Amino acid sequence: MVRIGEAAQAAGMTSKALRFYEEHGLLPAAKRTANGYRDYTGETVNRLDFIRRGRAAGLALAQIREILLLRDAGRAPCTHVRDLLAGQLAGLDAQIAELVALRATVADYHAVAAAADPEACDAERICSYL
Amino acid sequence: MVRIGEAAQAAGMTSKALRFYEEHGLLPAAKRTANGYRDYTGETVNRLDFIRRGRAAGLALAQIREILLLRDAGRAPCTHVRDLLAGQLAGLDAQIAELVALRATVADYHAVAAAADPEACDAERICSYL
DNA sequence: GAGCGCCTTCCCCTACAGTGGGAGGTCAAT
DNA sequence: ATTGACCTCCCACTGTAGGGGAAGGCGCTC
Repeated sequence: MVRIGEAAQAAGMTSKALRFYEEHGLLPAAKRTANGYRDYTGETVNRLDFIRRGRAAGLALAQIREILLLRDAGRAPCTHVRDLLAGQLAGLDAQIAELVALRATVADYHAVAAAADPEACDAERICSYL
Repeated sequence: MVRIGEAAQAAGMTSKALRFYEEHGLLPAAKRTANGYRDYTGETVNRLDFIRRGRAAGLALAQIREILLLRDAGRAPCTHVRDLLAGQLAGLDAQIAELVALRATVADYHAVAAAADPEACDAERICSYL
């Protein structure tokens, strides 16, 4: 028996977050013990780790939910699921490309800022490198 | 006399956004004409451009406000901006790394789905969420 | 003098990802 | 038997970056 606080702590989250994830379809409705407490398994903790990693990468919960639902279905062979996962991969690639482009822009700003003479920076005008 | 709509259009924003920026300390309270309309100067449009570029670099309004307040206080914000950009860059690098790792995980799911036998597809289990 | 387009303030609404707190139930230990 | 930790549900609230639309004022034109 793994209670909600225990599962939350194992995943580095709060109980509130787990209830929120269940409510929003990222976690299946947990089994309940006789007294109504949620009872989790080790698999749930893996799932929470995946969610945490997705969040850390900046994915929205809706995106993570999509991937998890596909993965849940992906245990069985289904061309439709395969295509949907391929779509998710393409989406992730697009998101990575967007971030890489933003990084290049910010790197340009930063390079100019790093090369600039701090003494030449004039408070009267806005820094020209942003 | 530059009215709010004109200034907004020049900066590629809406009037709502300008009032919001004023309310949140990114723009000083504008001078008013006799009828109470906000009256902006060319300097305001420069400031709006700066805000827009900061947003495009992924800075939060609170960060941009800090930069602008430093400048308004007569202190050259250059080193501060450089540090913010360096932090932004590090954050983007971390986010990209997480996303790339996650992509690899999803690619694994996809490989499993692609390797599975399509004939074994069970309509009761698969894609039931669709 | 009516209409149009812009402006003003005001308040509410959105999505996201939760957090906080209250009322009440449960469980193990003291 | 009572404390403290944990659990249940539910309602409200946070912060971000504004958007929607009402109710009314100003200026110009037809």
